[in-house]
Amino acid sequence: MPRASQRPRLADVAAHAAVSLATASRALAGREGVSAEVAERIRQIAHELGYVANPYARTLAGGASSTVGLIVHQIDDPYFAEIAAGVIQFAAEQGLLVQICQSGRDPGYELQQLRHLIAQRVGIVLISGSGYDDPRTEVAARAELAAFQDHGGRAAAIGRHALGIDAVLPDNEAGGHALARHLMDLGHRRIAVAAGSATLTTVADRLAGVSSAARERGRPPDDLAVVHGDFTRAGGRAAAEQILNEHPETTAIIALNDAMAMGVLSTLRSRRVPVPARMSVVGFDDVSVAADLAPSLTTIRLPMTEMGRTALTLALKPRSTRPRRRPTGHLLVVRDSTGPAPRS
Amino acid sequence: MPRASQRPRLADVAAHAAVSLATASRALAGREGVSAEVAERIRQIAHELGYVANPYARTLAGGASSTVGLIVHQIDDPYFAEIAAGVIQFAAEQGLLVQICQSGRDPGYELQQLRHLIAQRVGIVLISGSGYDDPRTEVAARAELAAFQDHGGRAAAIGRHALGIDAVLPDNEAGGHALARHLMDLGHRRIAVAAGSATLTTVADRLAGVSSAARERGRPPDDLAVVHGDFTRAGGRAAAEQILNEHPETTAIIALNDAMAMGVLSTLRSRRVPVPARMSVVGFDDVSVAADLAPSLTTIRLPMTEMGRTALTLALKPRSTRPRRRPTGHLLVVRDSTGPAPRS
DNA sequence: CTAGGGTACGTAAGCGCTTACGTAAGCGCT
DNA sequence: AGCGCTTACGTAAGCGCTTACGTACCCTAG
Repeated sequence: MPRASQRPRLADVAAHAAVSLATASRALAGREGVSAEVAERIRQIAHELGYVANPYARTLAGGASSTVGLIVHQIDDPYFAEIAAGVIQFAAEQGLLVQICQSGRDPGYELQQLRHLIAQRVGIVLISGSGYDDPRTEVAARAELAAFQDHGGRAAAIGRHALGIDAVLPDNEAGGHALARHLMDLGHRRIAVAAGSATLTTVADRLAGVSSAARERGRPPDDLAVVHGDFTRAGGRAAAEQILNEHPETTAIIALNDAMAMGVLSTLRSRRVPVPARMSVVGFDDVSVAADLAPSLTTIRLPMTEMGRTALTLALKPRSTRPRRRPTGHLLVVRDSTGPAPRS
Repeated sequence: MPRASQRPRLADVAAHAAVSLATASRALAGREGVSAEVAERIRQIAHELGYVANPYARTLAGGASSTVGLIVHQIDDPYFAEIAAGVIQFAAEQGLLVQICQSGRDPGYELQQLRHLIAQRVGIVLISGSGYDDPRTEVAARAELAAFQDHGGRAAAIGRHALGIDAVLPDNEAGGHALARHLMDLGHRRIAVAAGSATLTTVADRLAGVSSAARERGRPPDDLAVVHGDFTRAGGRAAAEQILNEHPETTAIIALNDAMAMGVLSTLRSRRVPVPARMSVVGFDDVSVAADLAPSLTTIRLPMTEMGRTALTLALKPRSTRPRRRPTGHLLVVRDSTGPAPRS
């Protein structure tokens, strides 16, 4: 069989430079044991030839794999898309390629995707999205990642903890707290929460912040009507319906992410509930469309793109003995979807 | 150096089955030359051992690369995110992994990303996004793809032609035509177009459809105020400002994609122009948020997710002598952002 | 002047697969 | 019985790299 590719190989570079394969390899890898002039000459020739190392051969021979695997819930969810954009952009700067998997918000399938990525020998695994309140899969994922790291793999999480790996973590609790406070400052007393699936740790954390803010103001916990749906626009629409039907006294809705907030706004519009005159609405994440909605959405800004970059940065660093946690700033962004509580 | 990974290798499978490497390889690849019972036994053992072929070794040895490279403009643009979702989902079903690159709407950088993907030896290249009206880079990209295919690579385009490869193509002209017709049917006479960058072929095609519809109704071409921006929400906002300032008589705005339409709506809202009472607005693509906007957006629906799947399907098929073109359906979706022209 | 050590390179052994080619056994045919 | 053909498998040569180890050579110290 003829050579499949006509691309120059390392052997071609070595031949042109009249050195051995080993020397050429060392020079291009920037390893020592090659004199400066020779190394420079080899690099020059490689460049002229348009030589690019074959990543398959490189990895097979024991070099580090240059691909990073990224697991998201759904790539067409803006929250994840913005994270992915950050990862991809930074990876491109580092000469790395990003492989994306969708878990579809299913812990079992996510675990399967994780195993698949590892079986495909990616060098770095980045896992985003909320953790699941499902000991079985979380423990299995933890074990999988631990074994992966023991064999030299690197991993980091984005917005989820408890995986035993480095993590970039927004302060979900503080964010929830800030939202509730903002609404109470506006005089709202009857607040409902459109929460995502109860099995997500992110939901629990954000909810905890909301509750603690309520407690600080000395409200009984049942002031807070919590409706669980899922973290999608459809979930937000359904949650809003339920809130309007079962808790008609509500004057403000806290959606625990922006997608749900959009669904909430959609339902309020079709039900002709003026926002914020009769109902205030807040979201969480500040996906980029949030500012362009009608009304524009009051929400907690998370730097998703930067979180993606940071996660990859963490994973690229030498592994530390214990998992690092890199906190992420958050910011209450007040826009047009919130206003004073109506006097009824 | 010890073996880097503790994963079972083909040799382990072969040993357990008491056959040679070659036989094991053939059995797992489903190639002939192995008796049915032996093949079944080998597959059984491989499964028990949890054997997964090392893709680096497999590809290096001449097997087909199992990764597909996908080039998008921006992954956090919903149009591309939905395409990517389709590609990733279908790829997962096929046991393939998807590597994503962002070109950032820059033809030069896109070419660079394409070369990078090919240098990384992906087996399949999928390239989405509009083509550029830039002969230099388009010709180079064409050549790169031709060479890639000649060496056994497979490629397909999504929403762009003229690359000499298989393509999934929406009928941009017909879509533009339908939008313009819809508005004229509503009595609009002064229509402005918020167009993306003039160097994009997609823009030219959609615009051509709009113009032809206008001509059919016997309108002078300068009825149509065309403002070029870029295919983003910010671009839409700017375009709307310009239209309001320079063409105050306008009663309807055709944004050539949904992102721009969102920007247009945003500007109209802040300028307190009621939609659709004083101004109708239409978009193009029907990204999933379009239905949840206020007002919900009249637009042309393109099946982005399906387009992603179809493109990969095309690329997986044996190459045909001449590039195939797979048309995509489109549909005018009338929602609340369009209404009868105001009588002024 | 020689032993010892460092530097700069070459040699060659893999990494885990695929596949061309070789071989032995079984079959039908004359 | 002997021939050739097919079938089922084994042998071994790579694919294009990395890297452990070997080997010249030069420099310094005793």
